[in-house]
Amino acid sequence: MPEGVPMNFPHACMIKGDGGRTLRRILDQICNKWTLLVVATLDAGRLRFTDLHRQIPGISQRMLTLTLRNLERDGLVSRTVHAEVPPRVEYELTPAGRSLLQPALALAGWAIEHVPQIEASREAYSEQRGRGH
Amino acid sequence: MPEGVPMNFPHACMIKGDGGRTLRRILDQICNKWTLLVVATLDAGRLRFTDLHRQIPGISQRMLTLTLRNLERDGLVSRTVHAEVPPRVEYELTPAGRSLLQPALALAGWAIEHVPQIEASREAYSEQRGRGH
DNA sequence: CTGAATCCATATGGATACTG
DNA sequence: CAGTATCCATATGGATTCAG
Repeated sequence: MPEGVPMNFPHACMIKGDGGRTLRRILDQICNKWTLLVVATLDAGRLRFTDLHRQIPGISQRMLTLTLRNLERDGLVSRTVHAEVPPRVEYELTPAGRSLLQPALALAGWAIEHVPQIEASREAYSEQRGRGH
Repeated sequence: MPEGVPMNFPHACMIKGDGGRTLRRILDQICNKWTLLVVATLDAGRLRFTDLHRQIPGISQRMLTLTLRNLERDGLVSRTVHAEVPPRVEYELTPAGRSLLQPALALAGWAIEHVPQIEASREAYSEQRGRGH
């Protein structure tokens, strides 16, 4: 660790270790438009495709499929196909997926808490800009 | 809160409150390709444009500018222009910005810890797929 | 029901050149 | 030094259609 730089988190050094390249690669996929929301929804337990689709308003079938595939590929979600007709497929967080829940919800919690402040700041900013020219 | 759903985080209900629409809007901007990395770098204190550009390998001038503008607009970073020539501009986290540091680094820490596991899972997944056809 | 495939619009982001 | 402006390639993601 460099000289008197205030590092209040043990991973801060690792983040900058390779310029954040490794971190970015993983984070880009965890932190996208839908992943955190799907993970948060799967906190409720094992759910099937349609349940997820209904509980996450606004997500398209395509994006739900892609998000679930990525989560499955990364070992964060397990996929169970029941040999029935009509087909029934259930998704569930793996232990690794559940371990993501807490930091993900912490970030989500931060976002929710700061929505009013951020939106106020944005309005002030655009007003300022508006007067500017 | 619905029936016996295991909710181990106080904000989980709010996340699904509006289907995550509000959350997504904010989270999409916090959780993009560069924001977390810029915030983490500003943990070191007040930095000028060139310092940030040098400490975040891979970021383009354009994206650093855009990311800083968004953070400034959201009240998470302050921008100080010194009336000198050549110009000197310094960026620093606001208190709100600093409050983002901990959840952001927690998520980053999770990502770093799980990189090996995730990459192993990906390899296994593509091998499986490879055998599939 | 659970997808995969296709089409298309927009967003993101890098490279480069230019400015005060 | 600290940007802005422009061009262009790729990524993202919605809508729709088709299939097992």
